Amino acid sequence: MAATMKQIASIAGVSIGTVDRALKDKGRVAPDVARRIKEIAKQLDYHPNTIAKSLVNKNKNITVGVITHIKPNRFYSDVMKGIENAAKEIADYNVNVRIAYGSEFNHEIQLEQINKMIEDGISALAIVPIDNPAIENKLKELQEGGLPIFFLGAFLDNVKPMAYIGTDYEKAGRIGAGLLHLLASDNKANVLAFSPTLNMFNHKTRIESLDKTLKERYPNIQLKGTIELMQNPFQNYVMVRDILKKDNDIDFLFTTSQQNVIEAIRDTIKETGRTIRVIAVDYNEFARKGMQDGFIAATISQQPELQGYRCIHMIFDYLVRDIRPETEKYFTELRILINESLDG
Amino acid sequence: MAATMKQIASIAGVSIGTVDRALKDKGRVAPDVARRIKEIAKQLDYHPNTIAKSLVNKNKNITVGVITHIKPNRFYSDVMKGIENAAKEIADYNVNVRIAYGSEFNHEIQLEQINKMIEDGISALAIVPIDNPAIENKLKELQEGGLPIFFLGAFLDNVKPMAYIGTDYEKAGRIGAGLLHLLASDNKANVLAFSPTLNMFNHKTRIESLDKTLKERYPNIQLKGTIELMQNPFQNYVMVRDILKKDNDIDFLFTTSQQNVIEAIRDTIKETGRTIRVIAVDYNEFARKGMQDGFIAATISQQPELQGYRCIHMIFDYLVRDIRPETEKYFTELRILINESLDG
DNA sequence: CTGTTAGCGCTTTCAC
DNA sequence: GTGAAAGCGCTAACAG
Repeated sequence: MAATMKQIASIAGVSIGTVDRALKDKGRVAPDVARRIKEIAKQLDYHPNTIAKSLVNKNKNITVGVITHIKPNRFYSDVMKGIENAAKEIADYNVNVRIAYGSEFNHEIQLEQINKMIEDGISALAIVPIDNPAIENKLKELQEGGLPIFFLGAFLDNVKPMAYIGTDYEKAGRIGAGLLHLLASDNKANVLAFSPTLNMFNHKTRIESLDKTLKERYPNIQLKGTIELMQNPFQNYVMVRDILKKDNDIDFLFTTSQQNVIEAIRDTIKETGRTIRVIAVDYNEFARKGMQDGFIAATISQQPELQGYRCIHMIFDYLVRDIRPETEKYFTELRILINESLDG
Repeated sequence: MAATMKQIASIAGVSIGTVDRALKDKGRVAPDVARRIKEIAKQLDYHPNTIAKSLVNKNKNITVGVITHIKPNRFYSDVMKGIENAAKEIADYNVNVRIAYGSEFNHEIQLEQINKMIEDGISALAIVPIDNPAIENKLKELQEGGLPIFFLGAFLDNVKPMAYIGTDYEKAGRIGAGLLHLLASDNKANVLAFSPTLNMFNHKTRIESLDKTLKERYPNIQLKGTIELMQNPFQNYVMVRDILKKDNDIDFLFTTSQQNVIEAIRDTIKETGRTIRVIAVDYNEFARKGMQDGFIAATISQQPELQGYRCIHMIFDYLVRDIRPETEKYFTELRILINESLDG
């Protein structure tokens, strides 16, 4: 039976109010009394009862702010799904979640959203930060002012968040290399990579890590090049087809699961009858279809929904249960999916 | 802001006690009053506050019984770890978990443990049931008497549990086949399987599913045979080595991650210099070492810890939050791990 | 410095 | 049938 403040109070021969002040170091307690109370608490292995605490939170109106960098796209709408699920779960604990969607990496909008949230009062902030000095300074200021900040999916080097929740892009690249090795065994093989803009840290890291791992561990597999994808899906489609038709010595592809790329690969294979096997990143309907059709051998899922869910729960634990994140960087597990992972 | 009973009471112009009785159909409420109260509750989208409820549970002393079929072995000690973690988490909600370990599939011991728990009073039972008429009848009787029963890792056909939590063995076989296909591509290949006793439904199902999937989807890969492992690890070691030395046309192996088998494979490879690639089931230190050494290409983890954890949480949700399990069979995800999944 | 008290939302008991 | 009140463990406000 877990110890309560009441028990401690009765043993110490003081009132429960005194116990409260002593254990929380709120002052206004005689030093020796405080010491005795703490001693008893330790003896009894006292831990505050989270749920009783939350009941009281009713009066405190705790709200967690969430700010994204863009309108929900395919990946981030999954993240938001996770956030909303978590929000429902913690509603009973009188913790609210307030969400603001940014737009197209616009930092002015983001700054405005931050200010509005601060004005209305939030107890913690989860944000996909936009890489911009104004944002960086604002966040630094807030964090120094004591607001716990959690980074979701992206990073700002000069701000020290409570925690970062997101994908381990280096590991994603390593796993990609490992999967290519499964396909190739120890035979010679050539790989071509397709990636969204390498200006973004995430994508660049992933490709670099892929290349590095191949060179270090699986030198029989060679990354022949990385094609940067453009914004325009139709241009991408055409480009991917053209490249694949020209390059006849490519055995494997490594690519994100974008519709335009996947379709281009599918159509090229159909047309030319060539055997190309693909390792994809991100699990969505296109990846699924490609696995069912057999040309995508495996896909690496970054579990976006889990990222959102975990982020909110981490903040909740910090706010309500006084549990600090164990690590500064919290990476969601990277799942390897093959065709057979899907059915059943 | 979530609605409370108090609000409903004030709107309906009755006392909170009446609201309670009306919403829970406890009787002793005038029919029209009850109807009105329910109407208001619906309008306000009232949901009872779980945590307030749990606070009250203090007086009810809810305990969940857990009974295993054997003393904790490698796999089940992980399951128990998950159970214990979950138990800690729900302790705040005044729900206790009481564990009894069986021994060697002894059904008399299990029956005794069931009876003792019932005598002392439990609110739900999680059990790894032993396949025996006496157990079956007892559980059937309890279940009909209203005790929610959850099966963990094993099944009894004639008892209808609240839910089954465990591994999807068919899927495990399918994924095994899919991984072998990754290794083989469309080349011809021979596979040999090592499995614990095929008298057990689990193991038999897994192998059958592997075979079936290969035949249906990947006919170029042939399961040449399944070797049943024995109890004695040293006999196994010798047997595996002998078989591998004789069979020169085996390309791949499919096996559980037991020390004796893995070591025999490693030693044989070292001795003969042959290239054999292994798909393993279960993740443990031997599987890890095998992947690092390169001869285990991938392993399929059944996430035992998660099974235990989820089981307790499912029971908790049912007991405290009135949430019934969504599906009758809850399978933990089967994870595919490769060497690169491990580091970092 | 210390003790008392009200109240968070709900359940249960008892009195009317 | 219905209402009032106590209490679960904790916090915060206030009185002493």
